[in-house]
Amino acid sequence: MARHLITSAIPYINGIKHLGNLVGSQLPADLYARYLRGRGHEVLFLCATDEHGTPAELAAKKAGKPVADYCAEMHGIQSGIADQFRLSFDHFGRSSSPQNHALTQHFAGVLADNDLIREVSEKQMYSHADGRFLPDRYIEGTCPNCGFDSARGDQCDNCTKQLDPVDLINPHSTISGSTDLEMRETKHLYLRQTKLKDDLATWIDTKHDWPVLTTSIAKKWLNDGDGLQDRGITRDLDWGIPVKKGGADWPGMEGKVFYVWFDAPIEYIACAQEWVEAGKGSDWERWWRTDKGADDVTYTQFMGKDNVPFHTLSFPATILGSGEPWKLVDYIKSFNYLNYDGGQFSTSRGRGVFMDQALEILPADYWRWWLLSHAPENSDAEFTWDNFQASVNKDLADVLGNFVSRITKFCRSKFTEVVPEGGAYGPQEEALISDITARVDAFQACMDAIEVRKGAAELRAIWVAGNEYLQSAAPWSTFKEDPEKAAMQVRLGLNLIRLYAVLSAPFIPDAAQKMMDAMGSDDWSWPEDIGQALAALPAGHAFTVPEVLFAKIADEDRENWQVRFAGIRT
RNA sequence: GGUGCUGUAACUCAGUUGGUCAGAGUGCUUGGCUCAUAACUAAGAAGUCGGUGGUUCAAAUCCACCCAGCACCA
Repeated sequence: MARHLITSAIPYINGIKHLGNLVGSQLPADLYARYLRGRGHEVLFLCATDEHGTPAELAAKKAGKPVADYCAEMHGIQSGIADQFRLSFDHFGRSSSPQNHALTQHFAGVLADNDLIREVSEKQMYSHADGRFLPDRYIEGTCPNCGFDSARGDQCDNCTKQLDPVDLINPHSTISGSTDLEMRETKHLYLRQTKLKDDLATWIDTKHDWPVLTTSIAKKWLNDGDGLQDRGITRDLDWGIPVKKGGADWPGMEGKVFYVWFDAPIEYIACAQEWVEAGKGSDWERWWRTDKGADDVTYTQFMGKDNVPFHTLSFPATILGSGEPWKLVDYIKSFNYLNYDGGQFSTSRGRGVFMDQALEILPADYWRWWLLSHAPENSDAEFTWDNFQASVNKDLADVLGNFVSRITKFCRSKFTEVVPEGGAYGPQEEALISDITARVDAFQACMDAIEVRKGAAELRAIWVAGNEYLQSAAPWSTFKEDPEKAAMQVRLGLNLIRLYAVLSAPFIPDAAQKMMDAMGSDDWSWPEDIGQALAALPAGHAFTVPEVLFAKIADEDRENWQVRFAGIRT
């Protein structure tokens, strides 16, 4: 039994996430966590909401609420939706937690002690009307290059030229509309990543087994142009973690907070503390401190490709730079983007299907199966309603659901709702066991390697093997001349259902539970020996015929959804 | 403009170090079965592996250039 720490990239607080966000981190992380637990390993699976920064402040303002209240409410909403998707976090924390405040300030203090922080004076746009400094993208004006009248301070959306806010003609705040702006001097802390570059490069170079997507992004940031740059880790905002050096004030930094990308990854650690605080665990250090038991932990992170630089470089820089024995990540699984019907999913534009909407129209398992079996691992993937309908109907309703249905109903009609007695295995059964043994081995190899799509394909092949067996064994025929043989075949078929429940649970936990319940069992032990696993339900064991596991998606529904989700979410 | 990723049957995608690598699932055609959610199962048709050159006894697989899509950076 091994110990696995698993974290999913923490979703931003300002709204409900879409399916692309879900499949990029939380869902595959959950798959892996469930699989490892199923195999008997000790798992700590953590996620949280990422709550600081300007977008949260603006979203709160728009909602007419204090930002702390807004975040608390949105955390509750995201947590509830995660539950409905059966995301099995051991704890779903908050980056605004007291634990994260203390830990973030601690790291800043230690980094400063190690001479890895420098202070930089720079000029930024200050808005008198808003009473605050404005991030570049919240300033708009006329592009000096092309004349586009709503170019943003960081880049012109029309001609794509990179801009500086001072370049804009007639700049104004997009928050208040005010033109009463001035460039004002302000001081910020920079993390001296340049000093850590060699250590980071050496570390990355040892990770030969990471996805190409992960290492190529990391190396690009390490080596492109002038190489890895020092990074500002503070901002002139109200909402965030106050800049402190450990527990002490930081002279000259009064009123400033840490940048959201500095404190967000630290929440992975703080979340474990919250987990203890919530009474769910008793010792967070044995997961995070290599001097206190975490040296035998395998730590795996899941994220979309946009988060890779922060997890391969920025956060490791914080950890390495601290000089303290914190657990470094062992494996980073990154994902490409899921597109929606020919374009991008977009939170800001409300394009695509969002997690709450998805659950309004179908149960979580439908989405989990499709998303995982089409996870964007090697390249961007595409969601279309036609593909979704075809895949779900075929895989879940026909191959798996109908298998459960046909064998249970046959048994009920020819015998009773009890596992029938009699008969002995013949060549067909031995062949099935050997076939499934090989397929489960292949399935486990995929899951161990976090090859999500391939794992789904292998699992499906195991379902198909059951149908192939029934088709060739044909108990409906053997029953006529040799009822005992038919009983044996049906007994094996019923046991396949329980086996499928165990193997499938990481992908489709609700359906797996229904299958297990119908079989009148709670034996979730992982099948180390397929022959034994297929004898778990003995003759005489009572079961029930379950309701249809997966109703098919009708053409009419699909057409309605296509129309409903074609526009923009209001 | 630079860098990276992608481009394989109608669709979604596999193809590890170059030599059964021309594959899977879906869709389609045909046969079988009838227990089952008109489900299952078997067989088959289907591709100049983006294009052009090159390296090699041998390339989807390596190299160069080009085209297309996407992403990041400047």
